[in-house]
Amino acid sequence: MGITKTDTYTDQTLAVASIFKALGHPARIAILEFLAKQTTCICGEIVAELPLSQASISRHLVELKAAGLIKGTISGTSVCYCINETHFPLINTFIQQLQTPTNQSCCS
Amino acid sequence: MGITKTDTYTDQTLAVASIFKALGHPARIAILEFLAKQTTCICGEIVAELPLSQASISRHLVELKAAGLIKGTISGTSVCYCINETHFPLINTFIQQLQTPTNQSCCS
DNA sequence: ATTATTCATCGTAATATTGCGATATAGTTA
DNA sequence: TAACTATATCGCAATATTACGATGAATAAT
Repeated sequence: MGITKTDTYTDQTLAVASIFKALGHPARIAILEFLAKQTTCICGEIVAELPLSQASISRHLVELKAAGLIKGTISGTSVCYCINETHFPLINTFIQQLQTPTNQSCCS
Repeated sequence: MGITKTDTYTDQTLAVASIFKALGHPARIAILEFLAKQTTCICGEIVAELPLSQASISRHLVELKAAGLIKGTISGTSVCYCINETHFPLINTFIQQLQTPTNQSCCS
């Protein structure tokens, strides 16, 4: 049905999944990689960098912002978008959780 | 168009995005969390654990396997699915890449 | 005030994802 | 061999995502 049964998962599971979902598109990965290289970051520069229209970039930025992966502040005519590291610990913790020693023994 | 311009991104960007994409669904997160708790892991147990049909679980498992996040070996009638840590360093490296000190100064 | 610039939003079309029932496949057991 | 069990795959329907052009909103510049 294309719908996701969000009711029956824990909040933690849903939170982690939504962050990863936001990261699950090459354009958004490229945007983050670009932002990581910059000190000041403006949407226009991203449009020049990526093979997408301004409208599409803007939508991806909205998604990244909604996921809490970037933050943006208006500065004059342009907007300064930057990486928001808030949720990084959540990602790291999740990955670490999967690296339990018990799993090493299986499926070898 | 719902299509993604994969041509113009680097292989690295596409690889990272596809891994995150596979992680971008609560059912798949829940599956991985469940696998992390087990020493031996069989598909049937996952079906009992999650609020999805066997067919849906199987599809998610295929996706996780295609992304290289799990590995499965046939053991008799059932299949042993386990976490594959191969790509974890890629994820960690990506997150670390985003944590450059230069970004701290921006958008504060 | 008008024009330019920059980014956000809307509307639309195309494709992808998700979920399930039904069915297929493969190994086990009687 | 036939029935049983466990997982994979197919086909369909519903929803989500992606992309773009066009347009809107807000600030800056002339």
